[in-house]
Amino acid sequence: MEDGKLTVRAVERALDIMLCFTDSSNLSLTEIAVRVSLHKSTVHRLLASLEGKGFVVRDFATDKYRLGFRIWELSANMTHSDDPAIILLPEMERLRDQLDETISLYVCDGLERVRIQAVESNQAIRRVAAIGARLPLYVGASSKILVAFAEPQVQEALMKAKNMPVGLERSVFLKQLADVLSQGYATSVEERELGAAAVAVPIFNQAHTLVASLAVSGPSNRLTLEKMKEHAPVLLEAARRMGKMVR
Amino acid sequence: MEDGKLTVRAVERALDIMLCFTDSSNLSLTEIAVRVSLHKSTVHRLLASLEGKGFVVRDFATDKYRLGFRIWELSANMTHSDDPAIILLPEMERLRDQLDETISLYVCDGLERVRIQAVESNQAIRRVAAIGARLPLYVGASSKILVAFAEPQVQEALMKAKNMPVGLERSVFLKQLADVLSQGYATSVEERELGAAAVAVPIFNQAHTLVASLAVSGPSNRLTLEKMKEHAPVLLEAARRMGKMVR
DNA sequence: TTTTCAGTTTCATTTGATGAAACCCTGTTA
DNA sequence: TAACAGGGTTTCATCAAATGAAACTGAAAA
Repeated sequence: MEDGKLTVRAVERALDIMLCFTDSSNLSLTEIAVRVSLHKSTVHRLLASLEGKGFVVRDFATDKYRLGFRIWELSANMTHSDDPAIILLPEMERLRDQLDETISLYVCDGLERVRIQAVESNQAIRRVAAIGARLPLYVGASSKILVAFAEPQVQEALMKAKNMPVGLERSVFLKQLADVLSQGYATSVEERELGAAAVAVPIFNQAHTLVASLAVSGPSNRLTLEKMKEHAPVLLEAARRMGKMVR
Repeated sequence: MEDGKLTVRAVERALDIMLCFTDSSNLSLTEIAVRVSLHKSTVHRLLASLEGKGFVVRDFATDKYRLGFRIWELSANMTHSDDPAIILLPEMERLRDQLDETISLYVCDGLERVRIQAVESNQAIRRVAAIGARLPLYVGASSKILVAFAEPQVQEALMKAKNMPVGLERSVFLKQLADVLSQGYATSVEERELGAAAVAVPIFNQAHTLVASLAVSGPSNRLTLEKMKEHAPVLLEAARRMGKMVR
């Protein structure tokens, strides 16, 4: 054994099988075997165990497997820590691995935004993001998201506030917000910090209220406008999935 | 091996551990070990595997385990068969085992109710309940539930219908419905069938609309009024949990 | 201080998980 | 029609890996 981790291999393999279903909801035995790099017979046995306990079920018609009612049952009984910073971390890590850029999560707090969670890219040149950092709500992609999709009273409070930067015209700001609303995501290039760019999207909960802003950020020479356009749909899809996890 | 089932013991044990959390959301290592009848060290290793994959997490303060975000994540991505008859079956089986009486699930269909799911008690004398049976909406505990908590238009349609039994005064029926609404559950003793009694409660989905009626039924000499009063809170709690599972 | 109790780690034992290969289907090609 | 292909299923010899007793740790209670 002696791998340092005191775990049970068979169990980890079974759990890996379950995790396959985050990508596609219906998988055949051999498809799963390929994904987890195990032999058919091994996967078959593990699936039999999962099926016996109701963690996966098989579609009689297609013989494909999908997640079982037990997952649903367990999740219904979960008193899930409703802290998005905890809930969304694994999704953010996945996104970071996919895009290989720093991923941040912001919420509004008064007339500022707070970075409540962040996972950094592994690249040598990367956006470094401190969790807990407080930033202004006037500049940056996430600011636009948090303001554009906010309740009207939040927007008004912000407009009334005195600390609006001198260079920023109210009308320009409003135009930016309108653009964000229409395209569904926001970008920023060297707005707040030299050499930095970002794309941000809103995360809505099941009740369709704004929960947070999810952003990918990196050096502006790597995170070009084209790259940002590419990333936007990925971010939006991730945000959609994350929205299901928070309330 | 030769037990007929081609399964992996370690995996089944790990899944049993997860199922412990349907009863209580926070459990210590030894509590779990007792529940699954395994040695501490075995449970510890299995939990380490589950924890490593995020299926359980431990509360730093209390050192107790609870279900992890992965469950939530998986369930969010599930395209769950929204058929209550399938979803709620395991909960119904659990309830049957707890109360040792027949459990039925009814939905309204027009001016009738349909038993869309049932699990029978194991006792020799028991309520036999055929799945798919259609019953009138005038008598029986589940009828009262399905009518009392229904949308107003359903109630009106029922009142207008001509096939109301002769012996049943409209005013009496209305009084019954009011009682059901006030106490939250309905009972019936030998209303529809001689020697049979039942308690029924409503199942509401997350949107607080009536989905089905959940009933426990048995011989009236065993399912006495006192027993029914005892069962009611159990049923209500079960229905509350079931409501989270359907939409 | 000692005791107790929960969690953790070690380790010898051997069970029981493993994967190659064979087998069984059902649908498809020759 | 037979041969083939491609999925799922079962068998089985092998030995890696899961097991549980016991020892260990550390913190809290007596």
